[in-house]
Amino acid sequence: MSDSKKSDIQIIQALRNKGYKATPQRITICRFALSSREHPSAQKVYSEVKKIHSTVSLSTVYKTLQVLKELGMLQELSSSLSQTRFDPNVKLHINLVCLQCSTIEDLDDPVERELIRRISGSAEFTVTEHHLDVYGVCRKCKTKAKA
Amino acid sequence: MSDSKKSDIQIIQALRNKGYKATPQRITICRFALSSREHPSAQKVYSEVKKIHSTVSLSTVYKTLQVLKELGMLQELSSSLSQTRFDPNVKLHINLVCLQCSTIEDLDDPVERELIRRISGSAEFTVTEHHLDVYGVCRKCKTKAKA
DNA sequence: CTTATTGCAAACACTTTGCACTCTC
DNA sequence: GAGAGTGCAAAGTGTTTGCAATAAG
Repeated sequence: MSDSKKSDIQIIQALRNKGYKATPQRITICRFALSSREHPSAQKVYSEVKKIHSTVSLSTVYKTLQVLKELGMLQELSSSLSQTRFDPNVKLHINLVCLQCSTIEDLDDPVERELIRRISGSAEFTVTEHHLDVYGVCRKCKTKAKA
Repeated sequence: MSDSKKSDIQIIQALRNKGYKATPQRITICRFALSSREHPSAQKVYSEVKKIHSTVSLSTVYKTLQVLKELGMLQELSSSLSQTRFDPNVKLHINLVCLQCSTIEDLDDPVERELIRRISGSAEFTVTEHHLDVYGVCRKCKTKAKA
């Protein structure tokens, strides 16, 4: 089980390991960003964290999300939605982006692995990261549309 | 051969078919955007078109690129690069994005089709479009790095 | 006590919009 | 000649940066 849910202690250690200080703001931001499954935007993280830490600034949120990316604990998704979204699932996976409600769902498919393996195999291009973003309408919105 | 290279006459017809006027600016923009294989940004299209049509504005370029998207003649790529890039190849394909030189290359792979077919098959999500963006270092930059 | 971090405001880059003038059809 | 399109400048986004005050180690 490589659960992405991290305890505060794990978060603090991960930060300190790389020489980052474990400030209360950072811990709160990390706690939310690393446990959320809704692929939050920076704004979303900000408004959630603000509930707990009313003085936190958006710029601290942006900076902390960059730190988490650097630590490899967060993936940045540049979808065609206006805002960048963040995903604590850093494993190989597909993002299902609903164009109606902006929900992003994760999906696993072994074929994807095969695909990337093949691209990496052809010595023409060295793959460092990749995103498979699929756009459409999710089940919820489809059901809603019928009504 | 469904060549993406369009003649001026084809461009004019496509525009008029949908009620758009075929202005010289538009034709010049289309001519470049639809034949370029370098996945140009709006800025790039602008500076190329400016060579021919010195008074063209960036806003006209943006508007025309939207029209071309609407006509299904152009695909918008929201990569993690700062600027949106446009691709006249609207068929199913993979984008190889070089993080060093910002070059984007198209790649075809039948596995991709299978992948999308499978996602569409599971009635959970209705796929309308998708992008498979692979990031890394292209052959050119790799060779350069060795030197 | 040193140094990183915070939070604010200001700067940024890309894209979109409002509007008077112009050109297509 | 009617209405869409142009080009300008101005507004809008989301994100980043500079810096004095603050807090972590």
